[in-house]
Amino acid sequence: MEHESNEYRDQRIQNMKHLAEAGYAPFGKAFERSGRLAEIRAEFEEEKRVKAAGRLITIRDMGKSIFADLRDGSDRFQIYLGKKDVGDAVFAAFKLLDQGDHIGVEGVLFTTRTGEATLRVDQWTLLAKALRPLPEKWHGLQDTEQRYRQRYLDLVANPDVREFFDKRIRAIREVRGFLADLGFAEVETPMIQTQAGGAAAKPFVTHYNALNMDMVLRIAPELYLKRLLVGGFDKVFELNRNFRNEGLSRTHNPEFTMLEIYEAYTDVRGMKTLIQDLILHVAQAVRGSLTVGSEANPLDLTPPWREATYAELIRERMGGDWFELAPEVARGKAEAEGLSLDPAWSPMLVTHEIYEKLIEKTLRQPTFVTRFPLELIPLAKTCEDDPSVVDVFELVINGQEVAPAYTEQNDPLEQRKRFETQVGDDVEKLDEDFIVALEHGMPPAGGMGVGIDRLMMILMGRDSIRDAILFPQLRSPKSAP
RNA sequence: GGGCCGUUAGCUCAGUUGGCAGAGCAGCGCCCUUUUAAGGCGCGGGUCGACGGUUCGAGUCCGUCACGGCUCACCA
Repeated sequence: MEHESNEYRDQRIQNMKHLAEAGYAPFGKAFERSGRLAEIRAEFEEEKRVKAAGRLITIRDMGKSIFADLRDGSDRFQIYLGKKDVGDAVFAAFKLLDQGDHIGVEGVLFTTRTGEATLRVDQWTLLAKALRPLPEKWHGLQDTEQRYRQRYLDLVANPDVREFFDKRIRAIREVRGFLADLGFAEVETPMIQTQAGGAAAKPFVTHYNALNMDMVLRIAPELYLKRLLVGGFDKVFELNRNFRNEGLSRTHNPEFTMLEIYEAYTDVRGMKTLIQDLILHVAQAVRGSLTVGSEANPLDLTPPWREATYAELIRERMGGDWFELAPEVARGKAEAEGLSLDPAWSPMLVTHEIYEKLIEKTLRQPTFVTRFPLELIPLAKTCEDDPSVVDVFELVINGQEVAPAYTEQNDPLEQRKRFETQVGDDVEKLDEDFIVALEHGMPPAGGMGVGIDRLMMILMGRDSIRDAILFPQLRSPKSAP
């Protein structure tokens, strides 16, 4: 709130005014430092003269001497001010500083009696006055709402949060490097589209004034990436945001980061080795181990990963005769398991409900689930030995679907038919331009999508997608306190 | 959207059967030249999420709303 005032803020503004009177401009300019705090620590030498900058996080005032901790994006470092070293005026001005202020300091390095590397300051300058206090030093910031709405405070107060996002940044860089090393080209395709395709989800609708037409934010880049396969990009990927107009939950944010990969002249089996290598590589990079997840809930990613067909998993759970049961008998058995079933559902949808509700969440160790019913997946090719199932896998880890991969459908006539007979509520609208592209000849290809936010949750052992996204969606914007 | 739980000082949290609003950290004042959760003495700080109701009296009981968390539905 703009006009809100409180004791803390008033006192800090007073301190700022007094500092200004003493010649310390409250919002300073660029400050040339010897290096980041981590570099200063790494290159520590007794009596070496250095310049450092950072935010004051704790101040231990002992009368004629002051110890304080400075923090920047790399490390924390202790500084020391002695009244005799700097003189009365400079020392008195330093006492007007508050926790959270950014300062630049210059002095020489030494080691304290207790062995801590410390900078003995002889000059300092104010770089930015903080007019509001930072969260408390012991417990950090716990209020979940404030943590998400004012993520900057969360990042300052809770080191594990900063560490998570550092790991996420690292993981994304590793994904890009890994794919680039294999010869994949990273591309960007439209996020504002005339028609949402490539997945079954409701889009966000927006309006393009210049053309006076409604458009949608993409729900998936798939149909554009396949156009690029037609255009000759035979190893291509996109790592960027998708938007889906659905509810919020522990595992859903309306905008989320998706990696989609397409490779010509291979199929779903090529995707299997690719995703396994990719995830193992990223796990090693961010966790330094193939044991990931949390301490309470560790996951071992050591290959080989289990592979099971959809039908095998169903039979394992519901009995070997499941697919021979009369529809009403099967329905009764599913209801006996506690499922509530829509009367309109076909036996295939009843079976799928069992997969989603009873089976998927029990697959903790990495599992490739293969051979899904044709009706569920319109963009994949059928298996050569059984036209009722498609040649796909869904990689499930910790009960979550991490990566679906397909042997991509490249027959334009079959693709049109499949769009037209797709089951379910969110039938994809027929994208004529996409069919035209296929009619020009798309090479056989394997394709795959990886939800990056969810992959990070699994690797780092977080239960909520809000902890994997810097600024997750919340209900309504509220001004800062 | 439904169900359950939560919202008390800047932050983290107590608050009993309905009977004067509490602690730690942070802040302010004084002391203190190698501290590091610095320490010692003292002081200030509250629309108890919002609105309404019951009651002599409500942080506490009831209703409505807002926001958050979990969960169900939708979905990846």
